[in-house]
Amino acid sequence: MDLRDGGTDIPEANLSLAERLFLTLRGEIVEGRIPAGSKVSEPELARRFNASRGSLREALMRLESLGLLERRVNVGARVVELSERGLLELYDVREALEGMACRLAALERTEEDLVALRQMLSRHEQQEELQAGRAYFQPEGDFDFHFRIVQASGNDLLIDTLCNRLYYRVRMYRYQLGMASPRAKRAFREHSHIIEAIEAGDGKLAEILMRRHIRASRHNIEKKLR
Amino acid sequence: MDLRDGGTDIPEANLSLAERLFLTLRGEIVEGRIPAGSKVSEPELARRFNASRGSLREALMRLESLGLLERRVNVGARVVELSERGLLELYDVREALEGMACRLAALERTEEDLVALRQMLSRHEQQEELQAGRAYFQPEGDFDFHFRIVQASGNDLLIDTLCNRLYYRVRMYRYQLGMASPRAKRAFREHSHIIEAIEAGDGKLAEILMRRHIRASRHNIEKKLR
DNA sequence: CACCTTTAAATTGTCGACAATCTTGAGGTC
DNA sequence: GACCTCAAGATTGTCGACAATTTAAAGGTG
Repeated sequence: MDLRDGGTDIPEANLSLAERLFLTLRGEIVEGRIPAGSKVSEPELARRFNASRGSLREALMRLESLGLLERRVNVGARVVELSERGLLELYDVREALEGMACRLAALERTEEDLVALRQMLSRHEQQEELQAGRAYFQPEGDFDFHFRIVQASGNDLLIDTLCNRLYYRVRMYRYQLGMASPRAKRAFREHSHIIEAIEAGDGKLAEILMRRHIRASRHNIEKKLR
Repeated sequence: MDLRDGGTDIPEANLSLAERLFLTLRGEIVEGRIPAGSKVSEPELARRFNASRGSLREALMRLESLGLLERRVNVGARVVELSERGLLELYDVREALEGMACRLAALERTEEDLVALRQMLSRHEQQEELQAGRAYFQPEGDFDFHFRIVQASGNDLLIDTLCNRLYYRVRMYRYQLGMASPRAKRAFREHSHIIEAIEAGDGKLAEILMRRHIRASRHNIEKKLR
């Protein structure tokens, strides 16, 4: 693969080479093609993508700031290790941040936000009825839901922290520990109630429901892990 | 100034040059010596520190990932702009995250954490009595308080997000908009109550008190700003 | 005078090479 | 056999130079 001439499919052109490398590598790490905990060699990747080490280093540094890589001076970079503890920590942080996002969304949401949320919900409903018990609407559907609510909060710092930082770690855990939860039907009802609270402009309730939603998901994982 | 041979006072040696540049520049941005909103030129800074552009670029990218710099492809980097909106957004995120940190600290704190918190509190009490109404214990004292509670939460992701990411922005606002609040005496009482809740292991109360504490500070700022 | 075009200067992006540091494995010592 | 020493190899850190792009100013046109 050669990313130098925008000849690849995933990352659009007009970005810098370093940025395309960053996007490509991020995908491979999230999906586990570059395994968690493995060492990342600069010369090796540079050869693989026909890029210079400089551009590659820039990509690696962005991955580090995403929390997907750990770099140590004069030693090199490793893909972050996945652990039960790390996953649970992620849930606590999400509970706090998405709870706040939900409260703000209930207060700040525009009419377009509401339209989009309702459309998304009915789309998920159809999808869920179709797939009956198989409950595989989660991977994208659940993501959609949380993503859109955060966007509706209108707080750019919150949006950046969740959508550009934490969610890639969330996706990494989902891909690699395969968290296709069997909570689909129940999760859908919870989503539905949360959106109702946002429509009603009830920030306190919206926050409580979102926090409960995330905590239920966390408990579900905890049960599975033992 | 020449950072190449560790000859400077602030950043210790045995770090890479890029990291020393990062630490130095971070300080200058936080304290406003490099003004908010100003353009940052790579060749200029490289000359100033007798470093290559490569090492400097690495420092700039870390600053970008801290949210202190904004970089645009083929255009360059600017120091982030300070705005009323940005400050209020910061308070909302802190309310969510530090509230959670406080809850977790109440549940997870070690005996050493409690000793350190009590010591800190009595130190602040003495300091405050000394300085009577002048109320300047804030800049370091308030920082100490929030910092230590976050540490006691035991959640590494939370600690990293707050202490290595958001707090530099907080300090930047404090330095440059001079937020030496006149809430000193009241803030001290609030700190005291929060630590009591943590000692008692009452997570819910600790979270409520911390969120109220931060929101009060936010309201205080809002009042000042108009 | 406003506006577009063009050209030169400066800045950013990318690269390959050299120096400093770490890792690995062989060999020796107790 | 366990442990230390010390080289060879590989990897990371740093640098200066060239190419691509943007910015600015100069000049022309309506």
